[in-house]
Amino acid sequence: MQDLLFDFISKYVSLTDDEKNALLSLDLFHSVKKGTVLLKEGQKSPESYFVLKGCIRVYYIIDGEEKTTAFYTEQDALTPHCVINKSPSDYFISCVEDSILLISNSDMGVEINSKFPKFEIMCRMLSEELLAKRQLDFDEFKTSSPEQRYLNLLQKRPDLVQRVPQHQLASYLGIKPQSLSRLRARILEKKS
Amino acid sequence: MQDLLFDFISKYVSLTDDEKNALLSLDLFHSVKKGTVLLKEGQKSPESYFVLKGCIRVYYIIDGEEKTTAFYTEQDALTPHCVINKSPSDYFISCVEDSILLISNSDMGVEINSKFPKFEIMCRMLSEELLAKRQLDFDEFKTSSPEQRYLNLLQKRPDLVQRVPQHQLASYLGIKPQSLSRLRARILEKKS
DNA sequence: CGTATTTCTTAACTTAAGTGAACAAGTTAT
DNA sequence: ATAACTTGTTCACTTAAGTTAAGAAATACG
Repeated sequence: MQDLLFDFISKYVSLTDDEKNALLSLDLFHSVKKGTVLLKEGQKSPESYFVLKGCIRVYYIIDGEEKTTAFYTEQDALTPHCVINKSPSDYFISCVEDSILLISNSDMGVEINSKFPKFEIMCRMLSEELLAKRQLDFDEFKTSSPEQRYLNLLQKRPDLVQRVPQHQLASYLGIKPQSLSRLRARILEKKS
Repeated sequence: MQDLLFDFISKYVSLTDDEKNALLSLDLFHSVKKGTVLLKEGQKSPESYFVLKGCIRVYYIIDGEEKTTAFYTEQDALTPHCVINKSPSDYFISCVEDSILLISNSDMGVEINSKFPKFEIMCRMLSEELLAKRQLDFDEFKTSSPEQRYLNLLQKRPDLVQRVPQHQLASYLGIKPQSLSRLRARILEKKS
């Protein structure tokens, strides 16, 4: 499990054993049961997450309805808006499956970043990369229809379509569950 | 104009005069005429942009049609995907208005970041902030209808609706120009 | 200046998503 | 084991966006 973390980090910077130990001493690894709510709307949490195994989701409750906007799976990192902004969260985060997560709070981030400039560099590289990627995802979403978005998802994250409930997928695609059902039927129709 | 830059930076870190001069010696300031294309699809450019005055837009050409996905105005920073990724750009960037931009290439970034750790910290903070903000924008887009998105835009960036052509706004809202026209008429209808 | 081009709107028609309801299958809890 | 709840599908109907086309208004350009 630790190797997964260090393999990930090695894509950005190379760590000495001292630095690896400094990381491990922080007690970051946590097992989290399916259904656990990690962050609630209105809360001010200092926690960031990195998914080693499993899946967590971000969702809003709007007019009493759950709207899922993001899924984070293996090797995905998530620093919620409320951590950056020190403002109450607009959304919920919960575990879709039993998961193993790295959970760090912002104090730990500040401490380790000031002790090892290498981490600072890694964080900058990672944020820049994720920002550019997020923008591309957004662009793709804007420029395609719900049906195209679903087909795209089948290509890019086929696992998601399997491991996540359809009604959560639907709002992730910006539509209602009934529309997703219909759209899937339409696609099957076309193939035959 | 320089003050605009330093005011912006001061939100993240405080610079010494030496550091300010190091920045100024880089010859970052550029005037760019309306219509100028800063980046073309397929190009590998190392340039990042910061808008001091004016407006630039990101657009794709899909099936011969322009699809605008982002506008950057005063105090907005843009590092294109191709810079991060060192891969050919999927999109175009052009000037919507005569603009004054800061243009830096990635070599300069690397040099100044290694000379002044403060810049490294600022870049990390800025990327983290932009990433969290972009995610919120994306969430809002997913969870609302085209009409709600337009009304939201009127609230959040009323200037954009004025300074940018409607057909570019339309794809920014994820719809066709005709739909935007109709939607605007519908809103006026409701008000009366 | 006037012509060409771009931009915006309107309209009629088509297609697909939203809505509300019903139902079946699967899951959870008691 | 049964009831309650969750999940996914289907249907009929409504609403809104896509499409194609035409024309008006604004802007750019020779």
